[in-house]
Amino acid sequence: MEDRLSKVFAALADPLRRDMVARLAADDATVNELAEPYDVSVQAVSKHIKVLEDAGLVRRSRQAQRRPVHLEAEVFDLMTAWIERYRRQVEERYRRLDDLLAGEARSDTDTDTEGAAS
Amino acid sequence: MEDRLSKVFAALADPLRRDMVARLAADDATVNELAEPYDVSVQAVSKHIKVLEDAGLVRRSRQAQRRPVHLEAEVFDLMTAWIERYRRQVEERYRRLDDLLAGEARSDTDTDTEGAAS
DNA sequence: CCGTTGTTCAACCTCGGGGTTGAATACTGC
DNA sequence: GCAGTATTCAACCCCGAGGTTGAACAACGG
Repeated sequence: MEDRLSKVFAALADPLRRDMVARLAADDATVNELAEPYDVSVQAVSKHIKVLEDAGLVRRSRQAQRRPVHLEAEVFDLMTAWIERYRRQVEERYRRLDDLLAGEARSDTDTDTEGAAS
Repeated sequence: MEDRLSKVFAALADPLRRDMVARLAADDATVNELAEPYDVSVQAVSKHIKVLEDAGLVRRSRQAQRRPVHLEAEVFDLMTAWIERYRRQVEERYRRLDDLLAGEARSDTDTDTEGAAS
């Protein structure tokens, strides 16, 4: 599992990590703060954060002996790009299928403009 | 791992499965067709498809003895919704931070310009 | 009816993810 | 320097994911 996208998806496949991301979206937090609501050890949470970090979803800064975790927003773009690409492709397929069916139904009247292909 | 979103992310965490999704976005395909380019067994591919199916990403129809796999586009919406939600939240934070800094900058020059640590 | 093709089921193996606990490390504040 | 706090490292356990092979189960096609 070396590629970035795999790491990102894998990181978000865990509900606990998704919850952390949700909380970090609201504000930065330290490991202990993050661990507090859950009934797992702080070490476990630290590992989770490492997973998120390796995926590029968060960054750990350094501030005294604390290591506040900060959500890195850019990665979302990576996912969105991947998802949207195939979503569009599928929608395109549907559109063409519709066109095909429409064309067969009434062999005339050309459907128009698609546009907006990003 | 019961919840939908976890299944979806986990399903897409595998590069092979993502590749299948990519191919399925272009067109439906059977297990054997899907398995052909890879050097894993057909059984393994069948398992992968099951994972995608359990996540609601694909559907298997029935057509003679073949079981064409069809990509289900709606799930993408689920992911996009999740992602966008937190992306927006983070952007909102940045926006408010900018406002705050702009406001404080006017009062005095004690702002300590963090940031720029990339 | 029987062989062929497409697909899944079953048993098995290995490896890594997520959890634990206990010790080490990195800073702070006195 | 030393106690105290925050975090990570290390070693360990357990289980599920992904791979294999071999057999079973459809559904055609002769």
